[in-house]
Amino acid sequence: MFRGINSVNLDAKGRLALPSRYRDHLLKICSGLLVVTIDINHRCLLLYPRKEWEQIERKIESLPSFDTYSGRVKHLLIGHANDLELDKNNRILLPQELRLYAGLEKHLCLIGQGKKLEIWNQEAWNSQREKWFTENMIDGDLPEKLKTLVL
Amino acid sequence: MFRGINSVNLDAKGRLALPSRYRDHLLKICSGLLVVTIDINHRCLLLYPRKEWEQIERKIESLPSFDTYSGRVKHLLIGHANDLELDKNNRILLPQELRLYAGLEKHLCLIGQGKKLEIWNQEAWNSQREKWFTENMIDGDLPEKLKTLVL
DNA sequence: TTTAATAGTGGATAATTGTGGGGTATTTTG
DNA sequence: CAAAATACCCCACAATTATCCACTATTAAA
Repeated sequence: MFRGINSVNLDAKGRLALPSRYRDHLLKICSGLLVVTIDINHRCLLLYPRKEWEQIERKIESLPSFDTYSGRVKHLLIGHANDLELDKNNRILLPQELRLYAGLEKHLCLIGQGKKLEIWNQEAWNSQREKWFTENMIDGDLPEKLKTLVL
Repeated sequence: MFRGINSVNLDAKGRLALPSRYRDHLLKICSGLLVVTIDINHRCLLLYPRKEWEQIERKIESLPSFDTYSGRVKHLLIGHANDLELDKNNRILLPQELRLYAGLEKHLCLIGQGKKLEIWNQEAWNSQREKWFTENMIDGDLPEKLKTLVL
């Protein structure tokens, strides 16, 4: 499970060193094989252990071919998914295409989100976070599961 | 499984070099034998490993003969299907007919979509993608499977 | 405080891949 | 049937990418 925030730097070649605490875990569960893709709802990237991703991919693939929205989700998620592998120094190389999409420059945030890690431009993350704090949730819009959630 | 985007160039002879990461996989599962046809929903081409295509073709063929849409799908998909083979440099030669249909010029995108690859004119892909990003999905129109998808 | 160990960063080299072109064969067209 | 256009196979160079190694900074330990 991935938890917590880390700020990390991209080097000049677009390489990103993962926090070392994730290292052993990743080697164990996926031999350092990963997949990045884009997040559809925010301008950030999602990083999955290969095996986790494959489960999700199977679900996405089985969506009906002639449904508009399903086609869109397929295109965006699978179409932007890239296989990655940890190098000897515990780094991954993010494809330029995806770096552009998420506006990644030097300073990034890694946000642990359970099965996956999110990769944000640091400033984008900060302002999104502020937004979430200031915007109120409207009761009527909450799905049942959330309404009944006990923290 | 095919994933991710690659931008590639058609050379002056209409040849397209496949990303090398697909090479071994293709040689293994279909000895470099492929099929291209057109996509009905978008102005792009679909590239299948021969064996995958044959399964799909069987499904298409079994569609009811007297249904208008089924007949159309048969005509378009099977009618435009072309056998291709990888050359020694991992390239394929796209039939002119199909190049015209998809408006392929020099700059293309290859979009991995699971069992198949899509071949787009680069600009066409970019604008389609932008459209997908900016248009919102309407909650009521989502199919059940998509509503419950957990990423 | 000094030393050791680990993590983070940058860069050089080697290997691979993309690209163009030459020459021959084959098909199409006038 | 001739001539042109297209397809096919091969090789070679150029550019990019991956791999490896070395240095620096930071943290932990003695």
